[in-house]
Amino acid sequence: MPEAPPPRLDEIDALLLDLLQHDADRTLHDLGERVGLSPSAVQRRIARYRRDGLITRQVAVLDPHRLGPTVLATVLVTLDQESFEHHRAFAARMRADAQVQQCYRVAGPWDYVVVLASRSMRDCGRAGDRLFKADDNIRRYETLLVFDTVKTGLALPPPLP
Amino acid sequence: MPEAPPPRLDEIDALLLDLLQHDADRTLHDLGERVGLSPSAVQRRIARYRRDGLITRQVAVLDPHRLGPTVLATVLVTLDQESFEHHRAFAARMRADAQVQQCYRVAGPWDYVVVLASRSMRDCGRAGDRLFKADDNIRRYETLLVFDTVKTGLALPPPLP
DNA sequence: CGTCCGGACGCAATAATCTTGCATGCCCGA
DNA sequence: TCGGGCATGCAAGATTATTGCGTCCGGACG
Repeated sequence: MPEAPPPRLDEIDALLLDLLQHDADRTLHDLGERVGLSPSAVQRRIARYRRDGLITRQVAVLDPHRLGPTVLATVLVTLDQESFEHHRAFAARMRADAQVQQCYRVAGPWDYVVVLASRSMRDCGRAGDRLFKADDNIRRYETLLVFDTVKTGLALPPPLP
Repeated sequence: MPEAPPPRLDEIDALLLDLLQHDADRTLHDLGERVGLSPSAVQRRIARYRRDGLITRQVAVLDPHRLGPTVLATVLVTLDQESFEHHRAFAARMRADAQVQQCYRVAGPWDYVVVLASRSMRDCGRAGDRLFKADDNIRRYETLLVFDTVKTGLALPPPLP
């Protein structure tokens, strides 16, 4: 079991991680200046975050509407049969689909919240059909079309001290 | 008005952007090999994406549960007064709060979908109080606690050819 | 049909950044 | 008080990114 206890982080770690979560292509020199460390010390800390699996990857964030027409939607989904196997199959399908940006299994009357990214309204409808309508194990789903993205990102709040 | 028309992209651009969206710290050499270009050609394309605002930033993605105990939730929110000013104020508050990871304004009976990240269940409750309960312009909100993250990321599907 | 021009390319030199070996200093436990 | 482990800064050394230059298309125009 590779489930190591979360490594403990000092204040500099919190600072560094916060910086990296918002802008990961600063130089080690720049980062070092901001947190009061030398570039090599910063480099070693970051290497440790990677080893520990704390930083899983680094990604480029695109502006959806610069890429062309874009339609975002959040979809609330309730499965019919709740068996383990059905859940597994549903999750696998979400993971495999390029238009599914995020998918969370949630508590309450809805089973899943899905964030869908499409290139047109029509494309969005077809994604919904493909992902939810074609699946006869889905009891109900509701599509909430996104008018406006107020805030986006994957940043996590700093650990409680 | 800095709203230039979306620059047109060839197949190599689509490939590159897809690679960068999923793993942005490959070397130019590596990227070049995968798309069949020299490192410098890749570099110039990426520089152009940045200039055009297509790539807005590069971020490190953290594993929530490696950082310590983590509670995620999606919150559905309906405002009371729908005035422009009330919406602006709400949006500003979402953007300013570190525990709000994402916030979308949506169509339908709900006005907003909010993704909340907290360090404990208690913390989550307090965030909900702070963000939604203390605001007397919120008619109703519903918190969907996240059991499991099936898929995460901010990747967009490739443009239609 | 020929020429010109803009844009993208590869290569190679240069510049910037990252990585690592080493010696030092600090904190903690014996 | 005396180690041992660990993080640090500094200074090479290695990798990677950037840029200047000459070339090669492909379209516009004479």
